[in-house]
Amino acid sequence: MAAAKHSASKRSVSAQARRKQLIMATIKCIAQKGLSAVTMADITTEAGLSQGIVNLHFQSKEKLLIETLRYISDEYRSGLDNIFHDPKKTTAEKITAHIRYDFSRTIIDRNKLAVWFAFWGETKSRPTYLSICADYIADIASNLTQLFAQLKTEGNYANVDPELTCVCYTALADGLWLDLLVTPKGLKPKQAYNVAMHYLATQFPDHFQA
Amino acid sequence: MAAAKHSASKRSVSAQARRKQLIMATIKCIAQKGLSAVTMADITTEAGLSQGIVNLHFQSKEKLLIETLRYISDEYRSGLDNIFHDPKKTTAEKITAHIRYDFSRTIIDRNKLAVWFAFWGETKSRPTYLSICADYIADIASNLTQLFAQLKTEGNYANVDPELTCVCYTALADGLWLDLLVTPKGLKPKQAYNVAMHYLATQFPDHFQA
DNA sequence: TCGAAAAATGAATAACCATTCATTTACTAT
DNA sequence: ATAGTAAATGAATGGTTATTCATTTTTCGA
Repeated sequence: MAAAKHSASKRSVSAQARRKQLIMATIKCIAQKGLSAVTMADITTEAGLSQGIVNLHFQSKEKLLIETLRYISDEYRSGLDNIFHDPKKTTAEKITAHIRYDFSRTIIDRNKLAVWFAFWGETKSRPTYLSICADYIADIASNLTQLFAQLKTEGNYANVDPELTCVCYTALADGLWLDLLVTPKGLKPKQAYNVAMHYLATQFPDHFQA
Repeated sequence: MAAAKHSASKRSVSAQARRKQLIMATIKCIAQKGLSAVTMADITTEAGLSQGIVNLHFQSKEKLLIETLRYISDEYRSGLDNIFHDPKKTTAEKITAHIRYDFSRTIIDRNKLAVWFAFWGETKSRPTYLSICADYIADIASNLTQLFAQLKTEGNYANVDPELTCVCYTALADGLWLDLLVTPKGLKPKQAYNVAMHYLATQFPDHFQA
């Protein structure tokens, strides 16, 4: 599809594309059949490719699963990074953008949520899964805490504890995601966003509306 | 061990005990190896019994898993029921007791949390798992909303939306449980309790302290 | 256009695992 | 005590599935 200047680069792009294609198929299959039931055959069929293809590109099933988790993690992290480093946004705007992002189409896609929670459910027994996310979780928490600290100063919110607010918001978002995954008929994306805003409004009433 | 008056009752108690023994072993094994990797051999070995025992008492692996989820669900629900129907407690005391319970030893046991999230991670692909919990989730939400509504009246909290507060608290608790499971070194039980209290204090400042 | 090298295929393999059931063990009523 | 019944055992079975690799197809420089 995409043209490349030299042969080596074209091949490597193509290999990259194959890997992504397989990762996408994996996300869909985990959502459809569950992490404990997906087979290699499911994934390769979904991708429209042959049986042996995963081992060719990822060596093993386990490595494909790990790369799938990494893909989703990276996607989430990079979206937030763009917001944090946007020089045009004020502190309050960055926080608003963060929350909008947390409940945007890309993030609350139920297939991806299913993958998130499938892996969370296994972290206790497979620390590798956690280690993939540990760094970015710490980064995001650190950035968000910083934003809250700034807004506390800017808005003279004497009683706000930025770290506590960050822990609370993060846990709230996790819980809302779980709700969106398991009871999609109960909680709608917009409501989830409103709940998150409702909490922020309790901390920064002059900047956010419930 | 326990004496029984008649033979039939003794046998039946014994069968019950076997089932519970196997459920306990299942909880431990899911926590240790993950839902996607537990085998019947793991479970029977952990229980110190023979291979065929699960099929004898539960017919199949899937049924044992379902009973395990049901066991944990029932345990959680019955604990909350006792609180809701305690005639000696005021509304505020019931809410406090609910939160204390949510972050008590019994509930935040990491083995049990691992089981919870293992099943949540599979609900999209196995609606049966959700159907086991759906009723009790609705019950608990309804009870909690009612408590919040009562406290709103009793304490003249004009701005509180009981339903919103219930959704927010519930999601927050879910998120904190996830934190307790995956980053036990980061978030301690007492902190998690404090975070939950912090939120409630924003809604009912005259009744709860952050 | 052609040939070498990479990519992809899919049938065969070997490991794993839930379930079965013939046999053994434990219990209880007479 | 003993026969009869229920519970438990664990070796054997059959189905499933990740992985391998000999073969085929595609790509691309010369």
